[in-house]
Amino acid sequence: MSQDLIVHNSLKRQKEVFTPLEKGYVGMYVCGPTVYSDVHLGNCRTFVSFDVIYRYLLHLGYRVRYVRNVTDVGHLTGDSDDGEDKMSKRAKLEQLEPMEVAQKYTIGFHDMMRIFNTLSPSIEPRATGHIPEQIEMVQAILDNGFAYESNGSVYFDTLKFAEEKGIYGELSGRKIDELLVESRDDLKNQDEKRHPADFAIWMKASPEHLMRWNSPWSVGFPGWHLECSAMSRKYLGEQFDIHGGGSDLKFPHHENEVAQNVGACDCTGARVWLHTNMLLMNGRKMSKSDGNTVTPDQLFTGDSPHLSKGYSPMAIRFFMLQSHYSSTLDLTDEALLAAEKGYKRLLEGYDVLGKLSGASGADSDELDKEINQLIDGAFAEMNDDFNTPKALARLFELVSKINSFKGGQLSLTNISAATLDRLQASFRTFIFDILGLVDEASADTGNGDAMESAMQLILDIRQDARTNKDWGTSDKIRDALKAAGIVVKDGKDGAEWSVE
RNA sequence: GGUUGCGUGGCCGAGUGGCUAGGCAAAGGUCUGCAAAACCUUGUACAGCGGUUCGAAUCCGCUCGCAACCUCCA
Repeated sequence: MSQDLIVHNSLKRQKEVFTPLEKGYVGMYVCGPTVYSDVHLGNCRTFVSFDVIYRYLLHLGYRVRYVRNVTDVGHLTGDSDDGEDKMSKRAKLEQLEPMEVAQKYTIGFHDMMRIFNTLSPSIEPRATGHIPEQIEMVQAILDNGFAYESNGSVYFDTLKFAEEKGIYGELSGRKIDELLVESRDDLKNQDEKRHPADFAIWMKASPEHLMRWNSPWSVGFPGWHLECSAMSRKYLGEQFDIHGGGSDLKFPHHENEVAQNVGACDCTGARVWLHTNMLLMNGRKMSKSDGNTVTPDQLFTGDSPHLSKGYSPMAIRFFMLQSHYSSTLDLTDEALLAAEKGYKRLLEGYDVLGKLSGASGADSDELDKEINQLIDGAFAEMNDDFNTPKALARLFELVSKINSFKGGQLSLTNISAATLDRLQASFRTFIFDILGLVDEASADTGNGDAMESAMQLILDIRQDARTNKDWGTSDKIRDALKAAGIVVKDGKDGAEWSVE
């Protein structure tokens, strides 16, 4: 397998070797959330996917500047561009300042990202904090002749841009003449626009509009694709390595972003585009209107007709990692149950591995080679477009080996000390650094030492009972612990316990 | 309606022109006082119908189903 990092570039619809513009450095921009309501579970999947991508780039030794924006202005509610700004509409309903709403949901979003153990981006720019940059960009696009002013609003001249640059539709696979045909019915309410495919880059604010800024054209607010163009350019440059986001953003958001970049500075922005796929539930799209949806919190508590119980954040993160980021993922209660068990098996395997010692074999041994190949394989799978499900498959094969060492089916005398060291180090790196999982079971026990000694005492008493063939006492202890959520596991070398 | 993608064993989910994905569940076995855990073994899955090929689940066509986008959306 290749040592190069291969990525699927959705701009070209094929895999390619990833080569950063500047050796050793990676600039990555990911479209962040719009903070006018609680985080959607699908958002979480996207950001967990990019978290793993970020972590893996770091693992490879790149210095990564990871920029993920917070959209707190600019999205319109209506079908036409004279609808209200989403932020202000919600603000009126709740009698709050728009920025108060943004703040509330930004904090909620950050909390959720922390719960899923995602690393913070290097920069998390807000659209409202970059109004001057956006105004400058509008001006540049106007100066270059790819936009026009109409009643104080400024629209991107998609038709002209498409004709002169010939790249409009490249990312999303759309053809400009198809856009013409499609939009023919929508010509009503489009009086300010010359063409339905044109889109606002600056909107004149209606009198009741709360969020507004001065500009050369009107008191208004920036168009809804502009922030990402302006902020990615500001923090990552006119050309940068990776731009990511959900596949639902491909068109028009990302397509228009590219158009704005080229229109402003004749620079295309990102060289590689990564798109993550949608999270489904019970095979259908999540939809609030027909009740086919769960919130992250419902997932944790189990308070939903779709769930038999609650699931821990790490079980859910593991569930997400078991599919490829570019595939749709079907969330079902049964699948979560399976993922939860798999997650536990993986981490218990890691625990067992940490306690192994005494490897004394030769590295020429077949088993030694097999283990090294599995480790190499796991990393190779990550190199192939961040294939976490395949990497996990290799890790599970290693878990079987690890458990076999413990159970005596395999012997540590058949692998070298160096290989055992490597196995332990690789597992740690993979599970915690790359996949970003957390060992919830050991974290839960809290004051570990006290619990550990108490449990040791109980297990000693039980062992005495067993030695005396006092099965009644032995089973009573086991059953009582089980009822308390502690599982006793009898092994070759005495009993062990774990929190269920 | 248009564009794009998907449809894999009981469930989730990788992958691929001929060689075991993996997890969960199920069955049998080993171990155990009994269980649990662990280990071993077991599933001729690739939506349907045609075609290309020595050989296709993997390539092509059609049909059906699902999803995304075309309107804010991760």
